Amino acid sequence: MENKLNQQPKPRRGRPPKSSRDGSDTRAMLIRSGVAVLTESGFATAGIDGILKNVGVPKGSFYHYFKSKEDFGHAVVDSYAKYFAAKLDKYLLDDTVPPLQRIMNFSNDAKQGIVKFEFKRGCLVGNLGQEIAILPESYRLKLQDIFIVWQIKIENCLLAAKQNSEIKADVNCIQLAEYFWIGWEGAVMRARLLESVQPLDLYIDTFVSSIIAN
Amino acid sequence: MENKLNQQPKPRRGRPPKSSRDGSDTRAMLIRSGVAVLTESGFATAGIDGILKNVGVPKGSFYHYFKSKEDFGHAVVDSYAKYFAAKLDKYLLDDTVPPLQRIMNFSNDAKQGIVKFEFKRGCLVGNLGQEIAILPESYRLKLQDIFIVWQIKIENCLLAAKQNSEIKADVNCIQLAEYFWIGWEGAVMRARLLESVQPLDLYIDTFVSSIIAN
DNA sequence: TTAATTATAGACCGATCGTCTAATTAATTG
DNA sequence: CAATTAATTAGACGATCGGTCTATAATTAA
Repeated sequence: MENKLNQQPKPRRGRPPKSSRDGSDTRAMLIRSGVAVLTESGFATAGIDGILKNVGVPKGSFYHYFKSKEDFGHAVVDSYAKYFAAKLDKYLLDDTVPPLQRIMNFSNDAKQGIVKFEFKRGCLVGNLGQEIAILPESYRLKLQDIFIVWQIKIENCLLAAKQNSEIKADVNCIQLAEYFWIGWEGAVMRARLLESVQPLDLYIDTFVSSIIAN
Repeated sequence: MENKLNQQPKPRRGRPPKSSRDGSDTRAMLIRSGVAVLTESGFATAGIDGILKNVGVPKGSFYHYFKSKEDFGHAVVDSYAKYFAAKLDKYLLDDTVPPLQRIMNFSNDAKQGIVKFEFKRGCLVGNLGQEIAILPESYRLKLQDIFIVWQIKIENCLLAAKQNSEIKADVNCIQLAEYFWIGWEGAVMRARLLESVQPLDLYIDTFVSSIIAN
């Protein structure tokens, strides 16, 4: 009776599975192209062909690496969430800077990104959230979870600001962190509409000055 | 030399326009269906066929009343903006109620609407704003103008609240009115994502309590 | 009636959508 | 080398899209 947990005593014939051999470059390229396209256009209107053309990969390869467009979208969102969480940590955990200033620094970085792409790209999570009614149901929980992660990072920063007496002692940091991201997505949308970072400035300034200690 | 302002001395030959003949206006039905569909799905992913099916109108009629989908979209947005402005006036100009309470009343009305449609429909202007990068350029100015109209209505209400000493004397009502709509759109988006009005409650409560006089 | 105009009806087109199957290429063993 | 197996590519496929088109029904003046 064979034990499946034992590795094969003799190597199998034929080409070995990929995992041991390749960094899977094509797949990563597709995801990067997907982030770019979906950040600009959302999920539903994004075409596979456009995503492929950006990186010169034929269509047949797409359905080798992803079993469906929906599956691909999840990989794109995961990649974006990972990238964004790292960016948040970079600024919000920077203890060489006062907590409130960290939030401003994050905002400035985001502003630069929006300008860099000429207001054509927004927040991927915001884009998909807006079209949630026509998205596969599998996206809802995922987007909710991402906002929770972001929210906790801001919450911790606000708590640090409170401990630092930068902000009023009576603010509810949990609620305020949720409020922050609610408004942030609106500000990104408006900035794209106006093709100006002014809404982002207005948003951050108003948000911060509504909580600073006097 | 004929004066264009003079009506035709003799009635024109042929079938007269429908408006003078029939109460059930096909064009209006198409627009109403368009509001429903675009409020749920946005512009790009909305199909003409789906809009027609809702009201049992054949495709041939669509391109009789509208010269293109883009043209139709403008009519839909105009209709929505008119409807929404009337709703805002209904609440924000109600001088039987203190100014800040008027804003809360508007918010409650909006909340009911979102619940009524089971979180499937959002704000048409917000939906189209999110996809502005892939929309015909003609939409950008139109959406911007609509936000300006809404903003002025809130601004006037905030000014009344200030005069009433409901809110702090040092608030910038213009900036705050813009800030209000920036965050509002984010709150609507999040409510649809969570399928809960909690984000709208959180948003309004936090906004109001950040400006009330102490 | 006939002429003129509005409105309905839906077939049709090229483009594009997501998906799938077959063929090719690459990697490994005997 | 040949055989075998997996990875990847290539493009066909049917469905659907927005948009156009021609035909015809409906309505009214002449």
